[in-house]
Amino acid sequence: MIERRDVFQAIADPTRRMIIQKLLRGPLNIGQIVEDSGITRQGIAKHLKVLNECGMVILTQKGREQFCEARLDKLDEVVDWVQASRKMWNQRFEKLDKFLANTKK
Amino acid sequence: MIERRDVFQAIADPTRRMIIQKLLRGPLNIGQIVEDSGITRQGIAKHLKVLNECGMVILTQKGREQFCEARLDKLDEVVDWVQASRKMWNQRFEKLDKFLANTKK
DNA sequence: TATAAATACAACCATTTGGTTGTGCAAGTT
DNA sequence: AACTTGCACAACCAAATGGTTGTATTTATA
Repeated sequence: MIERRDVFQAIADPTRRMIIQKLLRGPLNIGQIVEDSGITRQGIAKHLKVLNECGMVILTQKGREQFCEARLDKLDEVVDWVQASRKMWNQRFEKLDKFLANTKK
Repeated sequence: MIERRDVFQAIADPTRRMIIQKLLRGPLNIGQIVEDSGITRQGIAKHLKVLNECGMVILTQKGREQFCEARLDKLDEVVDWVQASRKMWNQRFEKLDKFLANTKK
């Protein structure tokens, strides 16, 4: 099992997706993310660490508070993978079509 | 920790993404997936079980062989989530623009 | 019929994950 | 100065994950 801390893994956890959702309207500090989350501050902090390590959340200290801001750029990686997969998948049918077209001749 | 077996979790594992990739060109039986994977048949079988449970791979018995076929439809869920997130994220800037436009008056 | 091939099922194992509590420390507030 | 707020760090824990080996079963094939 290799060390893997990528976007795919980051968004795999529902709690982390919830955090991302909360951050979409603007930066929050940890306390605000914790509110109504049903998870302890430390739990949230751990998730933020993961999200930060894979570049999905940037953290900036502001006095004693730490502001968390979402970064969606990395999601490109996920969409790209899906699109590439779909492309290859569709080529499969195109080849089949060509084959059928040839056999008809 | 709730039982979660969704597409997000399914594609989080690199080995499972590798399996999907292999299946894009057409259905394969387990043995063919195992080839050059560096993982035992049982390991692959476990991953296939996960992929099957979340609807990303369909398994059909054919004699003594079991054919595995990719199903990309479920990836919509992932793309949809990303698109929705991006949309909300962009609205944040639109609101800021409107605010700035108003203050200029 | 004996044997090989393809798989299923179960037990096991180390590591990771997702969470907790508890302690301590820095930064504002009263 | 005393107190509160916000957070970091560490230890701990149960469950899940990602893999293994070992055994049994079914299906082709020589």
